[in-house]
Amino acid sequence: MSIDPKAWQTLTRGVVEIISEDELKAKLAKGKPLNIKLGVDPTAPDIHLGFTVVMRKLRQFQDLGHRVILIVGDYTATVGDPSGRNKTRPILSHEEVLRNAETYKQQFFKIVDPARTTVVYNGDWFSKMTFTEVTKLLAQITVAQMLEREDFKNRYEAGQPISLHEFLYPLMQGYDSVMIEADVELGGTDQKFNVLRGRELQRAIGKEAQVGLFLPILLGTDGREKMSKSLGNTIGIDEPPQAMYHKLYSLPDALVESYFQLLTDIPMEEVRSKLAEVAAGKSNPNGLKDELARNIVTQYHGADAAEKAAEEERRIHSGEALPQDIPVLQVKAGEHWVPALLTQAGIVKSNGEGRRMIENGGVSFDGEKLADAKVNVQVTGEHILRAGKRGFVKVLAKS
RNA sequence: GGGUCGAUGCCCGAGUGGUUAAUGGGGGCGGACUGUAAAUCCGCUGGCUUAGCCUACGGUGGUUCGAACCCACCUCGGCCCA
Repeated sequence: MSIDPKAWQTLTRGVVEIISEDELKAKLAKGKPLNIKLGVDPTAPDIHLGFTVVMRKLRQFQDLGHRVILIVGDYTATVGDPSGRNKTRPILSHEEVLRNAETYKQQFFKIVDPARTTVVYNGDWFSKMTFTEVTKLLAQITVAQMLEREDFKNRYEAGQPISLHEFLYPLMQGYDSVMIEADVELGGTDQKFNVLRGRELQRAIGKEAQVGLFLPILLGTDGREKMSKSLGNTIGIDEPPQAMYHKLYSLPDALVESYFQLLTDIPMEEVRSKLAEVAAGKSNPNGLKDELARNIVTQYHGADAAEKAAEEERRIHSGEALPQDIPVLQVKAGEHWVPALLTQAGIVKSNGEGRRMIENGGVSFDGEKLADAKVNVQVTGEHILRAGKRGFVKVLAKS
């Protein structure tokens, strides 16, 4: 059986590396549903667009008739994946992991089809392993091989601690592949080392090795580092449409192409020709970013929400007009110290920060810029307090 | 177990008895500019209605008029030796 070229194009869209391509073709050519593996450690409950790159790929496999096996790493999460890390991850309790796993699944199935997915917990096998079996597993790899790994090497050379249990992680992930008989394992490029361990372990027991399919690491909104919660450069899939739209719309220019490629199904020829127009100075990148933002917001919130978010964005940036749905802060009529109002509204974390913001000229009350942090304002009816670009609050006098 | 070095604000990193809430960089935030951005420039970046007070330099005690800085013990980490 030959492989449909269109299907192949879909499956390889955005893919950085396949180990190996021939093996994948051979597996696909069997014409049988393949086991597509994704392992997750629900260390943080919120899924952001960075994770969706891989999830979208899973979905594409599903749409071609394959089945997804989601491994919830309830055991591995207690070890902590050292991939790309420069320090030891904090170890989570088992209960925390299970709790996170629930919210995780909920979000996961916004993209992946639950009907074609099997969810398993790797604690099912790891909790039953004997020490002898663990030792055997450890015998599969040498210290030198471990230290060859980029992130371990860096940490080791930088004099950063590496706990021994972190060496266990790649082997555990590989063992997962053995247990579920994975045909293909998906992951970011940072997963290469771990995925390759799966191939070795499968071969070691005489089974067909899984194929590793690697996707790029999505950069975060700062345009510099990978999207990650700890760097605060994420776009969460549960974020309100407005926030999502805004972040995508103000994306650094350099990221636009990769976001289209990894997060949408829009044909790349189309995207590239538009990018060429922008590069030639024939059009403004706003249009493209608007299209990107609408497309992605639509995926998670629907077309209406996307339309509204786009309008809202325009309203705010066109100048005078205010956004709809400004949070309301009710206070007693009379004199109020602005920094305290800002703190109460949750726009700033402390009165001191609010004071500074005023001194920096970032705060206005009813459209009038405040110059002095000491002066109070009179609240008589309804007022608009604005701090910074996006901090709006409607101050309402309590009657 | 022995030796040795180290732990400073969101991060990195200066400071080694007295205007030190603590140089500098990164990041973040605000302002100008702009295409929403980027780049650039300016300002801010512990808390408190602030000429002042409080909290802070791994922890606990101590020395001293006075400590991030000196001493003791403890905790954690790197390296070398076993």
